[in-house]
Amino acid sequence: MAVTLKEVAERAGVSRSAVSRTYTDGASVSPKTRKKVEKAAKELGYSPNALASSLTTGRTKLIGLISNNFHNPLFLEVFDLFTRRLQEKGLRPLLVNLTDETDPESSLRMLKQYSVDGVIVASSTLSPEFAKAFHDAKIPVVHSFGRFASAPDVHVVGVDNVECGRMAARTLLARGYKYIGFLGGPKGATSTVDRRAGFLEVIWQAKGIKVKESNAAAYSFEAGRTAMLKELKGTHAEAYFCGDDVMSIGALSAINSSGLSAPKDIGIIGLNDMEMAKWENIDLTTIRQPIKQIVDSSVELVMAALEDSNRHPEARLFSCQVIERGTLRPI
Amino acid sequence: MAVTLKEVAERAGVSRSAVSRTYTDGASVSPKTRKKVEKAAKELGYSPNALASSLTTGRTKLIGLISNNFHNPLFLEVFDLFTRRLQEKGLRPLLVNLTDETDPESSLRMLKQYSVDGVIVASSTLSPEFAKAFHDAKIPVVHSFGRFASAPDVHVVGVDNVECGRMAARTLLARGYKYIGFLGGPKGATSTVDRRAGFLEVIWQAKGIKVKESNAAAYSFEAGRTAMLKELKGTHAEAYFCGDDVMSIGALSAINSSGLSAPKDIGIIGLNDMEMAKWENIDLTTIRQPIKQIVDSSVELVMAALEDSNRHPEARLFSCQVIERGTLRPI
DNA sequence: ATTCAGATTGCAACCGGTTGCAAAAATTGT
DNA sequence: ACAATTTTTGCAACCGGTTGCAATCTGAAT
Repeated sequence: MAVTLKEVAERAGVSRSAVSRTYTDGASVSPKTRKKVEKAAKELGYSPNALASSLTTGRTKLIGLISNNFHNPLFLEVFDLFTRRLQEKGLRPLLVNLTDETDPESSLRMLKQYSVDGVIVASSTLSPEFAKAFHDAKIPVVHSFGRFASAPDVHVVGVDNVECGRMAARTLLARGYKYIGFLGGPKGATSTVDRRAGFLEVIWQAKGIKVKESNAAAYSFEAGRTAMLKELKGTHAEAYFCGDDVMSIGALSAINSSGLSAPKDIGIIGLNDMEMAKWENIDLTTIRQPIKQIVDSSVELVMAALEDSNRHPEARLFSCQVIERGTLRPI
Repeated sequence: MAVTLKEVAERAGVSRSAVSRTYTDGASVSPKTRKKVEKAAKELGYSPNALASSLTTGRTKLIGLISNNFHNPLFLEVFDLFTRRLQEKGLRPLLVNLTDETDPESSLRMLKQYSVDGVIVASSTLSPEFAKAFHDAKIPVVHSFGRFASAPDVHVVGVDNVECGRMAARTLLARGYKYIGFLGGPKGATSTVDRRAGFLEVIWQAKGIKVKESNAAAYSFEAGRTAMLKELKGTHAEAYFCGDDVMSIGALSAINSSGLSAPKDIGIIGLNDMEMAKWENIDLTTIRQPIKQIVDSSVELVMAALEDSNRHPEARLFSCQVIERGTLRPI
């Protein structure tokens, strides 16, 4: 069906090796034969079969991009960045949707079958088992948006969620809120756990601050809204640190439909700074995760891990930043 | 590095063919050898190399999933559906981000190099040239969310945008709006052109209705907002059919920040019914595109095209449906 | 026990490339 | 012009599988 090496070789009147070498850089081919080959190739519409070559070179340039975050708009931005970056680097993302998948084995097997060179696990809610499974199978893996650990057993790129929690707390305290709420994401997620830890650490250190906490069932609009509605039924705090932006938007919706408004009646601070956060009708004060840097660094790290497959596991952290908009009262 | 056929064969004390046949269904292997092979395979942790086998079978089960829509939240849903469906069918999506890409050639070449079995072009704004390029290269392709044509030259799955336009117009007329606006997406997009045609067709047929039109620069929040702000500077219509939901949300934001509100001062109807449309703080009346069906049908069609590669190009249309929420006045 | 069809097996060639090696060609120096 | 290098080239084996074919094995029927 497709044009092969051999046909090009015949047409150009050279050996198959000559053709092959024309398309592998660093190989020695005279300008003359290269010309002949390129001419023949063009006439035949030849392009080398990357998969066949991967057989001998052991490199497919395929990167498994795996995630279970297909409902958080932030991840559309993340996918956009990942695909572009990988493409720029000549790598190809093989996308794996892990929603509802609990068994690392089957996805591991699949990615092995396709001999991906490496894997990027992009999720803050995926169990560390997944990344671990790839690591154990000696496939270079980086866990993006994963949990920071001072002695990680796989490469991790992300933010220090504990510090994010602290940052949120300080921001709220600075604005004079005395009764503060932590409206966390799903209890199981490491991101939730860490943010809570940092948040409470700061709050407890402050004097005379009341805290309350609760968790939403997921990092989603509905969950955020539901959780906030429940808060509003009882006595609510003056301001909340919400699990993430999309939850925050849910919470804002709950606030508005209860006839209240932010920041007048309740303050909200989110986390992520996804595109929507700056939409004028949302205007959410939030903590920005530098997703572009995280993505770029993840790609860079996975490439480095490709080179040296027993590179020591490394954690790369990026700092977050409060983005002041309209859902907290001024300082 | 990885365990190969040969090693398993040696360990199991059988020929390489026997091992191979154990993993290709329909092949003849006695239960006894199969047992032996499976035992050896398990002990060695063997899993067949899909890429190597693709060499001889000519099938990679790789499907190019290409899009330029990485900023419209609808497409996160679309990617979710596509990846899941493809996975269910044992196919693997190789994701290609075509944002900023204007030349079909280079992506064509890349997908050829990876010998994808087929390609799904998921976009309503991508020029038909792309799908055409794959078709010409004899790669089965289906254009999802593409333009309907009664004699398409590639497979198309989507909605009849002309009919969507009519539906929007009828909906507005039924609610007694007399001065109606078409706030289209980017002028170049075929979806915009078609929706406009259907919309105006119905409006013109009605008596005593005033129309005005304008276009946003993109199917995006910002573009929708900007376009609506411009409308509000002059004399605006009583209700608008917006290019899509995300534009509608931008328009609503413009309306609110001008101190007006929907549906009291201005009616808005969107298109897509993306998840956000039903968020309580948005509550957008819109026309639902049945994306699940479109996706499933696209996958089914691409698989059929795999079987019979010169299957006659086919257009599959799904009907849309008005989803009544809170941005149009009641009937 | 013999025959025979059907099932199972291994051999060997092939898929589309890459690459070490030795021979051939081109270049350099004298 | 000749030897010593350096570059370029083709051969052939290999990457990890698949598959047509002929040989072998199996079990049922006679």
